[in-house]
Amino acid sequence: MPELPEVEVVRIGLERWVTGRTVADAEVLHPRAVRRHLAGAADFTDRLAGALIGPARRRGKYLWLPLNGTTALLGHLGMSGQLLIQPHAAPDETHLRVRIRFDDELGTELRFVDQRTFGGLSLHDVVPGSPLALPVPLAHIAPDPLEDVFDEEAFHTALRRRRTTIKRALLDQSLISGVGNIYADEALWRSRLHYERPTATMTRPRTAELVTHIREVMSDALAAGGTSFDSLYVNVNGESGYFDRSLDAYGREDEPCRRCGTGIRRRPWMNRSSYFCPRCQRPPVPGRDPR
DNA sequence: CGGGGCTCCTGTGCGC
DNA sequence: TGCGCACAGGAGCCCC
Repeated sequence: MPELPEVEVVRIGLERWVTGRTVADAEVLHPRAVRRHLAGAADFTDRLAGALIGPARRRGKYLWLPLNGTTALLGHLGMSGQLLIQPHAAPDETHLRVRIRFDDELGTELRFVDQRTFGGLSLHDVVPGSPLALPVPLAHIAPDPLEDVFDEEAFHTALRRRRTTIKRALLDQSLISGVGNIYADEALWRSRLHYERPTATMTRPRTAELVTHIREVMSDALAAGGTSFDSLYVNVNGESGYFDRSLDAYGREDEPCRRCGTGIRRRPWMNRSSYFCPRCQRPPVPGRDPR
């Protein structure tokens, strides 16, 4: 399941293999893959033809390629999406959804492959005057914590304004983008915060520490080349990502906490799971601050 | 309007 | 062996 570090690896691959090329034609093999392109698959392929691809961008888990300066090809990998650079002769993948060919002699094409079809591609106008060539749908998504423009004070203020719990807030892309279930659990474990801690109890120092841990867990994964234990994840060149056993909480039910040895617990939560150490990550007692 | 829950989608793995 | 179900989960959408 690609999260921010994995998506960044894909962005770097796109930058290397696709930026500067001109689209010859595109082919949509599954309409669901372009469902966020509201004008439909035919309009999607029509508008892509002839487009010059600009520098690959990313915010959180969204990727985009600026086209001719005024529009952008936006992509989200969802659960199982892959962007592959393949020779024309490579057999179609079972879950090939979109194929983009280029007007050059390099012999390769860009393929969007997605088993579960939670991801997709779409074309959008660019926010006027945006130096990032930000596609319009991303205008109201918060910067991710690895961006220069990420504003920790604004994040803290937004966190305190929300009446919810900390993990919900971390997964809300309008407050902070790029944090998924895995890195949320990892950053909360590093910060010794329970996933159901009310955001109202977040002090500035706690927010600062949490943001630091989010950055660290993402940077560690990025340094490892983009990590994933999901065999579905393949980077833009088709190489499998690898997972280097650096997770402390996620997926470690009943295994000892690396800080205190207590068994890591798994709790069903929002149709998924939360992993935490019941000793290091105590839920706050109402009316009493455990720190 | 904000919080929270539901749904989409397919393949894998496990228990009966 | 085969069936049914839990699980993986980002984010759009809907309802109160």
